[in-house]
Amino acid sequence: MARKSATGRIGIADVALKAGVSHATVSRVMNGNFTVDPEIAARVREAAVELKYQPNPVGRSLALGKTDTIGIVVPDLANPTFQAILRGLSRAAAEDGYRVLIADSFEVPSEEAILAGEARRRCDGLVLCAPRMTDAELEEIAPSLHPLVLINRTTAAAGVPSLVVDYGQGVQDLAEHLAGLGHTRLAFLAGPAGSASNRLRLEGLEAFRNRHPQVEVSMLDGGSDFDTGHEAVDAVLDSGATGILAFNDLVAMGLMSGLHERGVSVPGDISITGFDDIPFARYTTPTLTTAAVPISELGGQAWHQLRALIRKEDLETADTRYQPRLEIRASSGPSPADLAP
Amino acid sequence: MARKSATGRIGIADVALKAGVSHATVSRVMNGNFTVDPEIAARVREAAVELKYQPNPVGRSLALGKTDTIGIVVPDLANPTFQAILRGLSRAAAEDGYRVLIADSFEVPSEEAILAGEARRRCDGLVLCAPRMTDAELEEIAPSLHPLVLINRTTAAAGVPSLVVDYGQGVQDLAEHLAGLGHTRLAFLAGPAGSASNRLRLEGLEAFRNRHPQVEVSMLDGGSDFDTGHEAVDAVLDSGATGILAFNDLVAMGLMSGLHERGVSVPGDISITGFDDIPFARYTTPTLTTAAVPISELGGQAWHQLRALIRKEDLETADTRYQPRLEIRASSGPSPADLAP
DNA sequence: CAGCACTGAGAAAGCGTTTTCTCGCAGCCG
DNA sequence: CGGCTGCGAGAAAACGCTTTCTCAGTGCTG
Repeated sequence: MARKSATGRIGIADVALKAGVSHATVSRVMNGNFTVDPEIAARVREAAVELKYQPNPVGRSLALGKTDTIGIVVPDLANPTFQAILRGLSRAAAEDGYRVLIADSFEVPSEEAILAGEARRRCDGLVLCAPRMTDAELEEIAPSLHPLVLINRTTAAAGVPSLVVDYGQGVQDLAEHLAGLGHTRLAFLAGPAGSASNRLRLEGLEAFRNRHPQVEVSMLDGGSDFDTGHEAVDAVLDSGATGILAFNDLVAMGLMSGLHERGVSVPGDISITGFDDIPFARYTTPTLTTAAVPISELGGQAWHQLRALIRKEDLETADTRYQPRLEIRASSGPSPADLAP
Repeated sequence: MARKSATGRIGIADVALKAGVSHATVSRVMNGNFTVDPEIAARVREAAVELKYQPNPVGRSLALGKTDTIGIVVPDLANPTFQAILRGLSRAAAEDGYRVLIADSFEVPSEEAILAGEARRRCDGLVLCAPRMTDAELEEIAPSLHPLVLINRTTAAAGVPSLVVDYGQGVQDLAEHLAGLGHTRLAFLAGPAGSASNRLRLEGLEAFRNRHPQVEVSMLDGGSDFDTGHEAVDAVLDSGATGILAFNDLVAMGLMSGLHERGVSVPGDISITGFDDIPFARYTTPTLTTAAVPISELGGQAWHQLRALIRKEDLETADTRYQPRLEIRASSGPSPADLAP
């Protein structure tokens, strides 16, 4: 009876009718505007409760020009790193009453710009997570995406805060750790070719090489998941390296599993390090030496930066750089060469 | 110059102005309505491209009464199971041009109904993932959430498809496997008390007990994460059981790690099984015997059910039941009692 | 007691689309 | 040659809400 609206859902008009007031008054009451007679307000509230009225957020969004929603674009939702960022972002945003819309580009760089644009138009702001697109493209679309926060990527475009993990420093710390254990032949199991974080690691290793010319560091092709590590067993054994820097924890775990199948002892014969310190890293056998990045904190920080932009708070846009913390566990040990004689 | 709109963004009006036509015509062109003179259509399209016009989805949603977005409510985004479901759902929905909005209830049952309602109003449909709320509450709010799909939960409310994993059968299969290896003293490391999937496992074990009265099955308190398993080491050793059914793979991994620290051999002294077959399960040492749940397929199926409801396709609402598949790996072996003599 | 400020609520104008309604105009048939 | 059909495009309504504008009514002050 009260439902007259075309959509079948009860709207503000139904409440107004029942309470015998105008739409405007109902809106005022629902938004806690105090220029309403308490008695009328009570009548409106009663009608609202009775009809189980819930304001339509789409109408609200249109009128207010905001959606209370933010978007996040990730290259691959299956990656624990991005899952953790998403989790941190979602939690932090929820505390401020914001929801998050996700867009997975499935590692297809050409999709990113489109997804980002679509997501942005539905949201009040956007987080672009480790985008795979080119610098030029990123810089070009960045202005149209504002408010925008970047994770693990920087851009020359103005007003775009970046949160980046210092993978270069982290990989150097790991390499130093292995060198300190006497390893003189290291190998790096590289990540996805286009990845900016892989580039940072390579730069870090270059710096390490310059500092330690006596240590040999060979490069092996890889990827970012279990299987990559598992399939790299032969390449690793062929390399003759005794210390392996895996692109991340997943690759390290795949590699350890493969070496175990071959009867190679870790860290007896070969030492392995990961990167990220995903929760699983402390439960592998042996437990995994890695570089810990405060990853879900990153998600939270991303929200805080984005919130500042949305509120136009002019928080300084200085890029934030996260230092990984060396997490020494059981997968790394003295070089067998040191023990042999 | 072309931008007259209050929001600063260019709208349909700007395009209309530039092309010298009305809003209506622009809308018709943008939506591929062919009752427009090709020449005018071309002019409009040109103007749209020149102004980089992109229709505002909020206005569109209001007019069309749909958002091309679905929501998912999960109890804990940190749980790999829900991450996998989210991934499957997101991928499947994206193929049909839908986005997904996430809501994390952080295991607070009282939040679920509110989150679900809010999410639902912003979306065209909702997936409720293993809700922790009571049956009564679920049944009460279900109608207001339609189109709704449940995962790992059922309800008496009409028109709500359910996708449930048969945890009872899975745990029985695992128990049978251990019994077949000669184990006569088993222990179940239980999950969260309120969890429906834990209840199903308990029912399954009850059936198993009835079938195998000679096998002792003790119950140990637990949870659903690594730490739970790690902390359960003492309880497990005290129980004297030689076959441990962990609530899930995470718990199993925590337990294996703890036993390893104590020098207990797996499966030499104690056999362990997990549940879920998360990707990590095949990379632990020893690799984990578990019951595989086609979890991201579940997410995809959830979308297909939801899509049918949204399109009012009257796909039969018969609940779908997924049978876990026993995945025998290296963490389970013959009972030490069988070998001793 | 007249005029004024002030309060509170309705009317109406957005917000940016889509879609129905309406109408001018050209073409066609009788 | 007049009326009817049909096509194409503009005007306007609708979607559901917020907010400004407007105005009636009250109470206060000079």
